[in-house]
Amino acid sequence: MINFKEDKDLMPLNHSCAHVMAQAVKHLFPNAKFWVGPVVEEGFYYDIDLGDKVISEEDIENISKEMKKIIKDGKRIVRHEITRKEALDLFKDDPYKIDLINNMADDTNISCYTQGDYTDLCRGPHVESVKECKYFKLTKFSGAYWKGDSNNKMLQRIYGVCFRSEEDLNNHLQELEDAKERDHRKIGKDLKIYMMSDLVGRGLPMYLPNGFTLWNILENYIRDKEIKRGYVHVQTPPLGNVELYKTSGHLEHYKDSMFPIMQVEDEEYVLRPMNCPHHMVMYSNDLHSYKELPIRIAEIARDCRYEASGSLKGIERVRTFCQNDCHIFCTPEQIEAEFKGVVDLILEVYKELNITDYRFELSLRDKEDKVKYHQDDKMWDLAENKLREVLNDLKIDYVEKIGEAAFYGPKLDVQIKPAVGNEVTLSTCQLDFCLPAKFDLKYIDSDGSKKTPVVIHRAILGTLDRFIALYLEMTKGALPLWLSPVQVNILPVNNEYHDEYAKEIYELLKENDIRVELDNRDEKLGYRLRESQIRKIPYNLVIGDKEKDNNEVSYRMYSSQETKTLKKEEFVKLLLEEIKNKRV
RNA sequence: GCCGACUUAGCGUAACUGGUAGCGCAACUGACUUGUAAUCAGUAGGUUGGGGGUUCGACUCCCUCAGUCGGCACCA
Repeated sequence: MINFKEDKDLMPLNHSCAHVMAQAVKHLFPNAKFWVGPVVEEGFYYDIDLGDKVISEEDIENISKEMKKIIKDGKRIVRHEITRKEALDLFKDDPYKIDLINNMADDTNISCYTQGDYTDLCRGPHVESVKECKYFKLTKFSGAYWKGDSNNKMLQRIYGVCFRSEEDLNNHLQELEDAKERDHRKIGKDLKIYMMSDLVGRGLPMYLPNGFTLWNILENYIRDKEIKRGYVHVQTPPLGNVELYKTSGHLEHYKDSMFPIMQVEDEEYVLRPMNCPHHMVMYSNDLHSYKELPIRIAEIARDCRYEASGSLKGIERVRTFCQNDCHIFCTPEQIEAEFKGVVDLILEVYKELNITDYRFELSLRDKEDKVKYHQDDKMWDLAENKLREVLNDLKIDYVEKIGEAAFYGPKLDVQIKPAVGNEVTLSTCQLDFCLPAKFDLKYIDSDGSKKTPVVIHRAILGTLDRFIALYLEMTKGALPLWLSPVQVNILPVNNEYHDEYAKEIYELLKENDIRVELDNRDEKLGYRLRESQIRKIPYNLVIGDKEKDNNEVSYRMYSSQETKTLKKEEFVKLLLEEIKNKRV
């Protein structure tokens, strides 16, 4: 998928197209006031104040038509630099532009671009002429808060894309269509992975047999891996006394994201939005020596968060989910090794699952911000530097995000782009200097003194829910053999003659813990095979005379046209080998 | 939560400016007995998301609630 912002040619082209769109809007709605019209990854947009007017589908068509007129007219786009005073005068009727000008640094060269009867405050760059914007499409429109602040007025935002040729434009629009086919909400429905019900409640997914099979395999996979690395797994309740969250500070900080407090007899409970407090309490169940650290308390843990209704999305963003969570309690000296271990685990899992399209973000504090962040410069510097060092040692590409850290410490996130919509966090690893102190956690150091451990919060598969969503999209629902809910489908050619042998194969595979189905329905082979392909079952066995007589199976793999034949024992061996190797 | 669009059978969809719902797949029944992506015929399935209103008459217009989708905001 093209990144318009990064593309040297398409960036100015789309920027100019945004101006053409603004010009068209100005022609149709003379009272329109304009905020900003930048190029973003997915194309361009413009935020416009149309007073009480709300953009409709019909308006979009009319704006498109007007844009075509402007483009046909073919005016040149001319740059001129002006003084601040001239700028303020030129845009005196547009409070949004005045706001922009007033917020510019004193030494800014203020520039404008003019095309025919339209002039916009803009730093550029632009293409030579509006003629070049011929192949465009207005893709979507919606409300958008001024300056991205929900307390501000909602402006009208129109998105579009612009290309050099009709072919490029059509290809891009086709890609957007294809992405919808890959959307986990569609795949999840088609392959019967999960369901939602109004009666149960929004954002509360229910995993169907196929989905729960996948879920269980993933859960076992990651748990086994963690145990091998010295994690201990526990189970704690999905709710807790309100005092727990008062102690942790969550009730104060995150109340808006929590389901409301429940009164039970004379106590108050809340559904937990995260598991840290439970694990903190569990740590304090024992007195710990420095010799025991690090202690890695892990849990596939259910959480409930009151997510805003508008943010829910399939199983990617839900109101209850299971985190692949762990809290590592360690000494400050161990941060580096533990952090490295987590990154290493992330990379190992991604490699095995063939996850390739992701990026690392290292979120650091904004040193100027004395309010948001926990104040302990020494600790922050130590931690931030160590995280950086580890990433550099491992030769990992990452971007630093200043001011994006949690208030309690820096973090590393792995960001992934879903089929549709904004980038989301898959894995995360966060240092925490605050919570251990709030729970008064201690360990006895080598000199006999009591010290407070550091905590690392980390999640590799993030939440199982979101992971399944993203993984379905990456694989288009064609899961690797070891993760497929149904691994083998057996299709006897003729039920009367071949059913017995087919059942024999079925039992053989069952004995070897292969997830197998026998489709001996009274339907044509082609019909059953078609359905099997649509269900994306990895192996289809066709069992007829030839196979029966020779103790063989003929198989065809999903998305392959080729048929191969093997002795049945050989086939079992092949499957077990492929499952063991987690081959994708 | 905010702005907008949408909601017709299990799924996918049709019904011009209002004249009491069609189709395909799936399901069920029967026939066919099949060698690598759809055999044929028949049957059943709907208070058109819920509620209210306008009208002689509402899938269609209005109000309201719920949900879905596209953005915005949020995302420890």
